[in-house]
Amino acid sequence: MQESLKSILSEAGIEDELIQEIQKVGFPKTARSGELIITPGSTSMHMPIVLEGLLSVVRQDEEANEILLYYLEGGETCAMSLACCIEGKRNDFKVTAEDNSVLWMIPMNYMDEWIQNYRSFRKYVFSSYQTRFDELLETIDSITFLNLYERLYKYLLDKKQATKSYEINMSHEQIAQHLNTSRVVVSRLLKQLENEGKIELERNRISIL
Amino acid sequence: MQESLKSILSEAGIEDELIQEIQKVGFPKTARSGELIITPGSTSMHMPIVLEGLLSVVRQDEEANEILLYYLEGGETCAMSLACCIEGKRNDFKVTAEDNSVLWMIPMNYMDEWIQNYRSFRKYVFSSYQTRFDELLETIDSITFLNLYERLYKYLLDKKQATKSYEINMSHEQIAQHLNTSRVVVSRLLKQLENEGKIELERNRISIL
DNA sequence: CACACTCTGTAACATTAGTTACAAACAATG
DNA sequence: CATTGTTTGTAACTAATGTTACAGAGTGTG
Repeated sequence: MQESLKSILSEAGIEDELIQEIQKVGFPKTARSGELIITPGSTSMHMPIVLEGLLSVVRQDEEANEILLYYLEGGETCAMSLACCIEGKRNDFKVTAEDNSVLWMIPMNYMDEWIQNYRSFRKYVFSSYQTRFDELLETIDSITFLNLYERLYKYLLDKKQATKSYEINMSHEQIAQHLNTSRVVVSRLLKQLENEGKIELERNRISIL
Repeated sequence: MQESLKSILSEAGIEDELIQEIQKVGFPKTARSGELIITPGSTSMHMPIVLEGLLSVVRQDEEANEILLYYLEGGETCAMSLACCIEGKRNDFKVTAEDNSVLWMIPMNYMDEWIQNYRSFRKYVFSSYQTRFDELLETIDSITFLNLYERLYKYLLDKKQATKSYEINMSHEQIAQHLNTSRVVVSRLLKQLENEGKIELERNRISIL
């Protein structure tokens, strides 16, 4: 675990000195596939770095309708929690482990100091902000400019990308929630995708061809 | 103009020393209502601070469909252009003056130094990032969880808020573009809002009641 | 294997949003 | 004030998405 943390940070250009500090003050956290990691309304005091696995970040409204914003894959971090913490704001997200996952949690109070002292860490944090921002934009693009058929297909391809697997183990109901639509609609469109030879359907599994 | 810049920055907690530097290395830029300030594909080397007026930030797809992401009001800045610049990325936005506006343009190359040396500037930049991010989330919420009738009404109220005026001087066509729908649909729903006593319609003008 | 539960397929229908077409009102200009 | 271009209103229609209802297939458990 320490190894994977080290290689992720060093890949990001962080110097050994800071890596050691991150190892010292942080701690690991594991989550089983399906486990809820952050609930809306909570306030977290840590910035998580994903060492292994896959997290989904989902937005919810008052009536518990949902939409998937983006995934956090191995090696990625979510600097967004920074501001959420600095400004004492509440979390507006639901973060779920889509897979058995390992995180490295860094207490927030070191952030400002590191941002000040390490150019590499500044870059790391800003780059994380920017990546999240770009992903939100892509989500907006999908919702706005694609119809549901296209969005669904893109969803499957993105999931394939994120899990590096051609097999998606989800029920239609779960997919419908990520897209904020109904199960019936998803089933209908999935069947269409199958008829067009783009996917293959089984119970709790979709294979991308 | 220098006065308004100074009061904005000092309001944001920036110390006099840095304010003076910002005044020294930046320069003003004016834009008439309707003027295009940033086009998709361009690369800007400046971070703009809005001194007066109102900017709209719009997302476009390949077929020139559009959707309004958020407004930049007087006193606000767009630190997003930071990363856009650091990473040499292209701009994916269209920024338009919704009103006669005055901006203060700061060359990017000072950013890193200021972020390193001034805690206040760090806060300012991060807070800008966070505000933009929150606004994107609100946009996603609207698109995802509201129907067009509700979105349109919210659009009008937001515009009222941004311009601090109960009169909106836009054609139905312009509104339709911001919402990525068609003029006919907007006219239909506006008429409905009028019938329900929420607004009053005239040519090129909507009054919010 | 009997039972309960979850998941998927499909039909029929309702609602929302998008499109096409056209007429009338309004504004600007020579 | 005649002409042209823009804006708005409205009807009629199409397409996309959402809803309800139900049946059958698959899975897990005692």
